[in-house]
Order: sequence, then C-alpha cells, then structure tokens
Amino acid sequence: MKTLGKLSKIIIVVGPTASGKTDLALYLAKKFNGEIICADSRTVYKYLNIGTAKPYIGKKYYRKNNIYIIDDIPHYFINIAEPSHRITVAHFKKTAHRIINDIVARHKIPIIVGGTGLYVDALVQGYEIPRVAPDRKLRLKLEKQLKRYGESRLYQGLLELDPDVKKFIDPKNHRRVIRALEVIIKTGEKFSELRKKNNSKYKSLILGINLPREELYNRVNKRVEKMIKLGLINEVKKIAKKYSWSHSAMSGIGYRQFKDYLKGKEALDQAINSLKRDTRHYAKRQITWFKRNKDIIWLNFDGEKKDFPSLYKKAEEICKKFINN
RNA sequence: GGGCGGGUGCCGGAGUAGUCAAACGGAUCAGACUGUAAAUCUGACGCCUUCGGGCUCCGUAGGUGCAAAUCCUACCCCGCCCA
Repeated sequence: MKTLGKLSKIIIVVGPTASGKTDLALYLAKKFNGEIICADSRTVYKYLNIGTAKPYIGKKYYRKNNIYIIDDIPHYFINIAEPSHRITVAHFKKTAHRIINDIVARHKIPIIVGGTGLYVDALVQGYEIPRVAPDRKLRLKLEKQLKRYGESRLYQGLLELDPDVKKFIDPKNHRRVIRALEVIIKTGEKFSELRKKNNSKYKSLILGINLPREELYNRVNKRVEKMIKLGLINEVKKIAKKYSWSHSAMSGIGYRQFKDYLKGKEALDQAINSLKRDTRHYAKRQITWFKRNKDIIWLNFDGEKKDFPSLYKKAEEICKKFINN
C-alpha cells in the first residue's frame, strides 16, 4: 500500500488548550504562505464563540463563504454546523482531506491546528474509521439492555463477539462498549480488527507546544477569567435559550458548567471554578494523548523566561527545513 | 476568667475501642481511547516493598486495657457564647 509520487507536506501544531497553538499557527501561516485548518471538535459549531476560544476573537477578520480570513489567513472548519447537529471524526477527516487537497492545489501549505487529538490522528495517521454511522435506535436499544441486564452481561456479550476489545475498552465505559457493539452488529466484523491505520497521505511535520504544568494551569485560569470578561455568561445564556443541554455541542467545556447556575441551582463563582478545573483536566487529557505520539517535535516553553519569541523562531526554523527538504 | 463545640491524611469530611492506613468527596498525579472525543472511562494517592508483606500514623505528652483515631488525665491550639 505505498503511495506513489510525492506526498503533500502539511504542518500540524498540537498542544493542550491555552498553550498558544492558535497564535503560533497564525505566525507560521504568515511566514510560509499557509492556510489553517482547525482540528477542533468545538469550534466547528456556530455561536459558541467565547467559550470555545474561536481563533478570530480579538482579531481582524472577515468571512468569505464558509472560510474565515483572520489576519489575512484563511481558516477552515470553523462555524460550519449548528449546535444542534453532531459533527464527528469521520466528518472532520473527510472534509479536512478535501480542504488540504484544495490548499495544496493552490501551492500553499496546509497547517492543521488542533486540540482534538483524535481528529488530528485520524487525519495524520490515516485512521480507517469503520464506516458505521451512529445509529440512534440501535444505541437506545443497547442502552436499554444495559439497564435491564447490567453492565457485566453486556460486556460479556461484547467479549464473546470480539475478545480483543478487552484490551482497550473498559467495561464501565458504556459509551465505548455500545459503540463497539454497534460496529460489530452492523458490519458483522470485529471492532478490534476494524480500527486500522492506512499509510498517511501526507508528509507531516508535527510541532507540539509544551509548557511547564504550573505555567499551563496559570494560563488556563487566566483565560477563563478573560472569557468571563468578554461576556461568556451572556453567550451561554443566549445559546441555552435556543439549544437543549443535551446536544453534544453543549456538552463542551465552557457551556455545561453554567447549566446549574442558569437554573439558579449554583453560585456563579462555583460554576467558574468548575470551568477552570474542567479545563485543567482537559488539558491534562490532551497531554496524555499527544505524549504517546513519538512523531511530535516538542517545543519547550521556558516558564521562567516566558520567552515565546524564541519558541516561535525555533518553530520557524524547523518548518523552513521541512519545507525546503 | 467561665460555658460549650472542635482539632483526622494536600483540602473538606466520616469514623467514637478490635474487621482502620482510616468511608466519601475534592485537588493532584498517571493512564485508556478509531463516527459524542472540550466526550467517555480507568488506576494511584502516609512511607517502604522481592507485592507475601513490613513500618509510621488521627493536636501534644502520659495513662487504662490483650487491643486506642476511638476511653481517662494534663497541656497546646481553633470557633462560638457569657463575663
């Protein structure tokens, strides 16, 4: 399965939330004639602006069709869905491929910026995602079974169909158990054997921003405060009026933390503290995810010197080499 | 000065003689993850360990008792009330 010919080069910028990915990507895009694709499961949704830290906040931008031109750099995969819809990895992967092809055809460099590790990997590592769209009815049915017969019985059933699942799905992780069953039932094949990787279609350079934990958490806390000042609460109020809390867009950090507050069940500062905490937890999960990817070139941020310029310079150098090679 | 309540692991907070290294929650750390992924889920969390176990521990110091975080005595802190 070798891809013939020259592979297109793409640059990927990853890192935990609030690490400064967005700005670094913008910088690189300007230097290298790039265009940006957001590998982010939340900025895809319209109206969720402040809480998802959309890249255009606080910047000059305009819209052209579905593309956001921020600081003169096109950004894709932003605001393409209503919060009542559900965007999935598969959707991301498909459209990202299309966008990349388009960018490359215009002799520009695609730059993927992403906090959503799964999305990034699906694209870069060529995940072959089982072609089984979520089946609501089936899921409901399985959930009912789970309730009636219990977790261990459902899990045992799953293991009978596909023993290897034991290695990577915990019996308590109902969501994953149900998805595995869904895939197996619909395809008649083993879930564990369907999770495959293709050879990547791209030659990719992955840069990761790494900040000392303490520094990162400080930045997270500060960013939350800033979001509040920018009017996050009003934003959430407005959206909550129109969309149900059960939509997956509303399950995101920055929104669900205000559910109880808006219902008058919780104090505001408590909600804000939860938001900070959940964001920290999220950052940690992202770090865990990216850590295992040995292809990432980590750019270490010096917490004492607070020297972002030299980090940018280093990133720039690495990219230059990559592109000219 | 008098009265009452209380001092438990990083924090909150159970426990009032044996089954207690001490429930539960939070924080923190580590991890899993292929169509909800900013989702969902797991583990560790006094110290040491050849993972069998060993050691230290519930304000401090003594005491009772086979056995104490739990009972007694003194002392030191903290909160509220009376003066």
